[in-house]
Amino acid sequence: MTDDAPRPVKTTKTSLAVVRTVRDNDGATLSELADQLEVAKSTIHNHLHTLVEEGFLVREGDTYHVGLQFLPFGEHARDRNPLYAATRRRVYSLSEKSGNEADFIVEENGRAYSLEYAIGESTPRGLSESGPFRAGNRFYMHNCASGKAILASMPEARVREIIGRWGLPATTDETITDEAALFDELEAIRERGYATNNEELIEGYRSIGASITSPDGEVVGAFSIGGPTYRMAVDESTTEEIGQLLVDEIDALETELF
Amino acid sequence: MTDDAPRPVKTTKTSLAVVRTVRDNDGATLSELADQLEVAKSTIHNHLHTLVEEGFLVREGDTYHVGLQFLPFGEHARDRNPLYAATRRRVYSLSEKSGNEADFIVEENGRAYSLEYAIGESTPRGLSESGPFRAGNRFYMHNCASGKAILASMPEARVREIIGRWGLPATTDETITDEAALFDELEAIRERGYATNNEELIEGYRSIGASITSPDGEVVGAFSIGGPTYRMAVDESTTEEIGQLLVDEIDALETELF
DNA sequence: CCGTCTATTCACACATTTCGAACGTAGTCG
DNA sequence: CGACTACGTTCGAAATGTGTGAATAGACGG
Repeated sequence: MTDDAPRPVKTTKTSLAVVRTVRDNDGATLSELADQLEVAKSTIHNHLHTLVEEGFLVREGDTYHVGLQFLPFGEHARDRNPLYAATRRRVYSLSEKSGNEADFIVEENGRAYSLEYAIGESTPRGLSESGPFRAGNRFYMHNCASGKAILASMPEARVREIIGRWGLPATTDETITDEAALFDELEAIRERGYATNNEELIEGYRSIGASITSPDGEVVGAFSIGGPTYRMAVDESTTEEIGQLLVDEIDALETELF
Repeated sequence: MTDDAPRPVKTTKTSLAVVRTVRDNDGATLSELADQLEVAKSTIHNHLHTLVEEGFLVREGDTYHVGLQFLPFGEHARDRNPLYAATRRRVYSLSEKSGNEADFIVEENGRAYSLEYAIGESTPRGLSESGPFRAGNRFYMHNCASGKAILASMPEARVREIIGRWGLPATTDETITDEAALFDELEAIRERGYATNNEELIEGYRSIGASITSPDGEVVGAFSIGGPTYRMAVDESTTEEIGQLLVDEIDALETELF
């Protein structure tokens, strides 16, 4: 992560760091924040009060939590995506058909965001806390199936821009960290029609993703299906079957929309 | 809205004002923001770059939009609510049974937030852009049915705290702006078991809400059903019918949970 | 009742943000 | 075709406002 803001606003960054830390800790006290962020308690104190006043944090006793004020902004950002409404039901459908987790991913600013996520039959988002996935989550592009599928459908210049901006950080031993290896992989994805992720994001998790492109050839998102390794067999036929499921769903979507 | 932050962080407030303005305008350019917020363009410029770098804004050409980075925080805040998972399906159910809009509302920091919203049969959140409602929206407590239902179930001291903090701003001619009148209304709600909102929030919109309380008597949220005046008859029997629908659903919920 | 946690307040000092003017770059109209 | 306007961007200079650390206040438990 390279910072390129011209004359950046350090104070705002501090405030955002506070909020991020509160979320990462799932609630934090003033002292905890001062410790972790290594700034004076009085500084944290001021930021906390300001953020509470604005509704972006809530105070419960002496513990601060992420405030619901994020929700209208998050929903606004999500609803802005023209595909969100049309893809939602298909995410549920993919999850049911495959018996695994499914999600709809879009790229923004070189990162992959999950706009909708479903697991199992009638168990939509929020009901299961298992796994690292959940609507709204943000991933790197290079170590998740959807992200790689999207990269594979992008002009090379854009891919270079993204990996220049965010690098290729490893989260497991399997993560692709070499630029040349990544480009080889993207080529393979283009030939195959879908991308795979074998424990490249987290150990014990495997997934398959395929990208959605608009009529003018621009990639606009991706679906992926994934689950624990014991449920997602690694053999060729299972992979092909799920890959085909995705490709079919995307064909249907593209027919519906375009 | 009174500000009570001790030594507030003005820079953070400016950044947040930028984001808020971007959302209100549904996208804004640097110059527009400088105009509306009355600060120097160079200042806005710095804030914009910082916020983009952090993912809370996205740049599309020269227009800035709310970024998807809000989503993980919003979802986190929502998922923290212990009732969210259990109430979701009931919101859809209420919408189907009534043929109107339904939502689940909680109070935070003296404001009412809609955690889930549904309209019509199989048309969950996001698919309909009609009306002012949408998951994540924030309201005042005194001019929406759910908010009044929640206030009616709160200790009086808490109610006074909230109206002291946020006042009783009017959004229509019907909005209750008098403190004594509000307390009379809350008393009536307690007797009736549910709250009504006859064009107090927006003209042409009517709704009915009832609060959910935990076994220890604390109010934890509210359901409401609403719609345009031409669909929501004002007569006593219709009102009573919908009120009963809400009360029954809440009984079932409380039995399920507690 | 004291010790040890919290959060909070305050005055000072310096770093940061803010400003405005000047620059670069499109795009448009005469 | 060239001047004009509108926009984003850069820069140095100035002062505002943020950050600090020590001192205060309150809560809790031994």
